[in-house]
Amino acid sequence: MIVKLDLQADIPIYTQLVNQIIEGIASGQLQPGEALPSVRSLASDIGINLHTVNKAYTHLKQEGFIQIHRQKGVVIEPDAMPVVTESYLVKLHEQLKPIVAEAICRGMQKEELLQTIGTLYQSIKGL
Amino acid sequence: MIVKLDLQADIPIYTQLVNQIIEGIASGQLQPGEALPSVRSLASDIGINLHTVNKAYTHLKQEGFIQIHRQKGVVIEPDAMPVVTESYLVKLHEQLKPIVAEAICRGMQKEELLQTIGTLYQSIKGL
Amino acid sequence: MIVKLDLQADIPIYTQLVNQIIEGIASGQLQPGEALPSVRSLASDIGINLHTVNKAYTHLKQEGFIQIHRQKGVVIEPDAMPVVTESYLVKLHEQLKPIVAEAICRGMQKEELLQTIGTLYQSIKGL
Amino acid sequence: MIVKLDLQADIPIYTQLVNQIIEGIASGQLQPGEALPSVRSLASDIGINLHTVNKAYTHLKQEGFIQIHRQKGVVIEPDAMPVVTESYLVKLHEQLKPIVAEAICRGMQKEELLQTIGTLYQSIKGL
DNA sequence: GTGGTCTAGACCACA
DNA sequence: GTGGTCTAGACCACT
Repeated sequence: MIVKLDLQADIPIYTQLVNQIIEGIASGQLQPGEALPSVRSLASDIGINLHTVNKAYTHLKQEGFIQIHRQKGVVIEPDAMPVVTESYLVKLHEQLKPIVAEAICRGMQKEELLQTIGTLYQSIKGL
Repeated sequence: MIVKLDLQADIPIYTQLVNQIIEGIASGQLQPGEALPSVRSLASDIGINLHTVNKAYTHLKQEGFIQIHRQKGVVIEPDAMPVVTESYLVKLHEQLKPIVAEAICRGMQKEELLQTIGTLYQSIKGL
Repeated sequence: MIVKLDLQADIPIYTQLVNQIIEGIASGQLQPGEALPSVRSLASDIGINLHTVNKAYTHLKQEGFIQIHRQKGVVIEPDAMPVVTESYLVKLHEQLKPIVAEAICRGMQKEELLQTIGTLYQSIKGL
Repeated sequence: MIVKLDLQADIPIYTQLVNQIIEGIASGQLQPGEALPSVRSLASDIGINLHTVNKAYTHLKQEGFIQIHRQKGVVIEPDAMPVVTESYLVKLHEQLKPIVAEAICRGMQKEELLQTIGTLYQSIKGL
């Protein structure tokens, strides 16, 4: 998988990396059980510090998307991906609320917004 | 309008304030042309720093949601709200992408996600 | 509160710090709502790196024992301490199992063990 | 005896193996004088590295739970199991302290904790 | 002045 | 060779 980072963006690099990997899983480019590069090799590949990669991996582990085997490396969670929990839905609402509110302010119709998101959903999943 | 801030969230306070005001506009609680409290009074009302309110107002002005007049105070943009521009759509995509990707990873179906967002859209607009 | 760390022990420093703070809360030396030292001041006080303190604080935050206010500092969780959940009981069992097993191997009677722990419980709480 | 290892836990594999064997002794599944599998056979049985098993056995020997004879193999200490020494009690206290402290923070009553441990004691011994 | 992030370089336990 | 930990020093956003 190709990782694209914007080192100038105001989004932390480790967050961008987390997002990229989640998108990779969503699109099927990263399959459950598949190995991820070691912190060192990925860090040198994309030209960032190994601690930054480490922070991203640790975050993904805590969220349940990957497993970190102490001395063997990192793999995509092979068994059960995280599911839709109550607390996730709360988080999802909080994330979406300001985005939807701004769309409303800009006069975006409900169908327009839903279609945009539907298209996005397909384009991610369909890779 | 009542402003609710979470001082311990990892979202900057000024961003929360910006979001609250945008939601207020989206819900119709804040009407175009309506006056907003002065920086000082709002700051003391919700118990935060002057600079924080100032930063939020400045941000909203740059986005085109409010007007700031030296002596007359702050009003919701009375004429033309920002609209759906090309650059806005790009930003919208970037914001939504990681959210949608995580929803896919967690096994959320497209219809499920769209319905969640549709409901959210109505609940904001319908206030 | 006085913090005692063993820099030579095989327990990570940040873990020792986490434990010390939890013991401080358990003993009542640290009261809910009370402020903790800033990462920098605590780090220099006990002569360790600020990142190590940061890691300890972040861990305590994730466990729900403290709140980290972005620019204001760190306080003991003022509202609701973490409670006894199902997953906590599982973790507790896993932690205790090898300890109890060794005690059995060494011929420690059940009453002997329980009394030791009961005394320990009191000595922590009674500070 | 069946050995259960969690390769993704943050507890070293050799430590898990040590714990399992101690629990086996505590439960009576492993009797004093009983032979343990050779390093090689155990390693291949549970699919881990030779060195890992070796490290676990060496650790158990140092603690006095097993004897290692060059050609004859490994046996559970037939004569005198380790007993409750002063230094063991110190170690026990250090291990239990953070666990008990967290239980107190979570509002666990003394009786509740003691009963949990009492039950655990029986369940290990009663196997 | 606060915590958040990133970089750089080092040592260690583990396998 | 792997991840885990610690140190050191720097810049930034926020208040």
